[in-house]
Amino acid sequence: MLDVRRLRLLRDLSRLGTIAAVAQAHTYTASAVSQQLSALEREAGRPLLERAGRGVTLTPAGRTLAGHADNVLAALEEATAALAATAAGLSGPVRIGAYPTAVRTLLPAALVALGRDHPALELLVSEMDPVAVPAALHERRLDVGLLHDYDVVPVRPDPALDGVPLLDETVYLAVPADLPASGVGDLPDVPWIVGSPGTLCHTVAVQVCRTAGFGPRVRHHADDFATVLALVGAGQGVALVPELAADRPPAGVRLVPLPTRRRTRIAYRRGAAGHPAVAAFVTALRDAAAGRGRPGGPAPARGVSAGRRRGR
Amino acid sequence: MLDVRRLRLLRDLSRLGTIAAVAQAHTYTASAVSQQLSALEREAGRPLLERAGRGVTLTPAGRTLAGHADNVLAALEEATAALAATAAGLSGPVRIGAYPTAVRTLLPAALVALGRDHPALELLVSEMDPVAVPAALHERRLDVGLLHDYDVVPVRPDPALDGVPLLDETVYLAVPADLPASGVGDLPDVPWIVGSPGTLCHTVAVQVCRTAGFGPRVRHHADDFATVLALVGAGQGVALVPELAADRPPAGVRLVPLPTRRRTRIAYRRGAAGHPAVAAFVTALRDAAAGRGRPGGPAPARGVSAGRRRGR
DNA sequence: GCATTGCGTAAGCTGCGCTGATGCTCGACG
DNA sequence: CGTCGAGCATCAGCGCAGCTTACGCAATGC
Repeated sequence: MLDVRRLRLLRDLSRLGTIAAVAQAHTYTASAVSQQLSALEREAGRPLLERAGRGVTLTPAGRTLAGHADNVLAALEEATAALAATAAGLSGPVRIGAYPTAVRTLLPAALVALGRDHPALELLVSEMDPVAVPAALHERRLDVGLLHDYDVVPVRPDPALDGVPLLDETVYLAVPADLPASGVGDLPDVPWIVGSPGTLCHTVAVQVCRTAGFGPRVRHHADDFATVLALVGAGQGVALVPELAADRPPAGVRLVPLPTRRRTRIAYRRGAAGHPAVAAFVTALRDAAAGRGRPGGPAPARGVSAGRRRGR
Repeated sequence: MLDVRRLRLLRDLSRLGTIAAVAQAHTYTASAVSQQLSALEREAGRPLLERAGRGVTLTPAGRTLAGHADNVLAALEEATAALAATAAGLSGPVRIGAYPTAVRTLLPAALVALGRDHPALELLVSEMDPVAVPAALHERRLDVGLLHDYDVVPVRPDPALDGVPLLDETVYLAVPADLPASGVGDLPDVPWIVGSPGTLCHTVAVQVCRTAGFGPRVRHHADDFATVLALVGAGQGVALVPELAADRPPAGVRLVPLPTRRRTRIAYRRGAAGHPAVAAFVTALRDAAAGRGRPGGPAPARGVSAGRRRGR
């Protein structure tokens, strides 16, 4: 019988690409990971990875097995969810990762409602950029997290994660009120205020400008949208601001709706949809988001719409 | 993350009932199993079993977890099946468990066909009573096996096993030619020839007589149907004989068809339907059985009709 | 050219998980 | 009612799986 811990390493290798990265994610040494993967190859009876330059690549058999490892881990996740569902009430820690704007706007109401209905729940919120959420979910530092899905930045869905839509927002171009502009293309030489390099906001801003035919002239880096809007109001440049953060723009800022949309999803490890605490959080947050933006879709029956996907 | 080896122990405990039996099935000591199950309880964070008299019983949480353990193990089985499917041709051992009559009648043709089409396959047949097949599949001493499903002997389906129908046979009452009888009820005081105690044949014969209103007067025990028919021909008594074994009854034997039917299934561990060697065996055996008895049902697309069942 | 990154192997150590021994409780049986 | 055996839990002890550290090698970047 294949060892599940080793399958998990293989799965993470297929996600992260290098043995060193897998080792870091598991707080192991690279040597340990290498040894365990060798042992997995012995169990499998055929090579699963091969050296490619400095690193390694998965063989077709390795990719197949990594895909099925997701199914096994999802089944394990379902088992723990079912186990938690046998408890009398909801209790224990729920680690939540969300981007700052959501923490400010959506989460408070949801946390209040959850704390009222399930006082034994221990709700732990971590502000973090959406790009960091998948890794944190994989490494079990989070139980649920908020992800963004911009149509301008294609993300291939992670087969180990699952989720439900939360928001579908308009993205605005925030410009100083005296600046005439009806779209991104009108402002090829204007200074931009974008997120810190590496954040999703940064990537999106650059990508939106690229598709408009220019690279943005970046003047300021700021991740908090209140700050961003203040800078725009001060005539320091233009910026992209999602609907959720553009609630009450300061004086001197004009918001131009763009065709680009920002979709937010609540994500969790595949198989965790049936976990009562996760399900409770999902409904609470969707309730809190009702009315804000467009609802992202119908509320799913608990743990049903999130069916287990099959391996390749 | 729950330990899968421990989940397997829990699953086997729910199947076998006692820790001692689980230990025997795994060739462990009872002490080891007890310790591992305690560790699983620590992982689960709640009691999974409780002492009941001399033995133990699963708590509701334990039963839930045992049910999901089946899903996890099935996903693992699918992974190994997918891994085997990446190999170039079919090879390796296939351990087959079948009842004697099938070994004599159905298997030879299937083995010849498989050996011809896949010479690298190592086909290992073990004659065994159907009642022993589920345990042998669980303990990985077999890869596929033949099961019986008499309508008079209810068997609850094993959630860890899967399978496809193979045969649907008439069961005959074999009587000496000079004995007038049109059914079991006509012969309350006649001596019977039945299988050895503990075999399914024995159970079925006793049960058929019970429903006819009497306990059979057992004179002989014989498991080979050729022997049984010879004894009947010698006027030693009557017996139940399935269609497959009643091909050419010896002189002096009359076969009275009964309403009872015997259904044969090809069984394997859940998740193994996609294993290429298992799938090849299934098709080969169904081909060999075509025409014999009634076909048990439509041939399923490989590994599809045998979908994964969900936990409770 | 050298430094860096990534992987594999060898050696050593630690703790998990097994066995064996012991004691307990419960049920069967005379 | 006392005895025996079955079944389970706990403890001590030990071996090995699996980790870390150290080292060597190949490929890449400057």
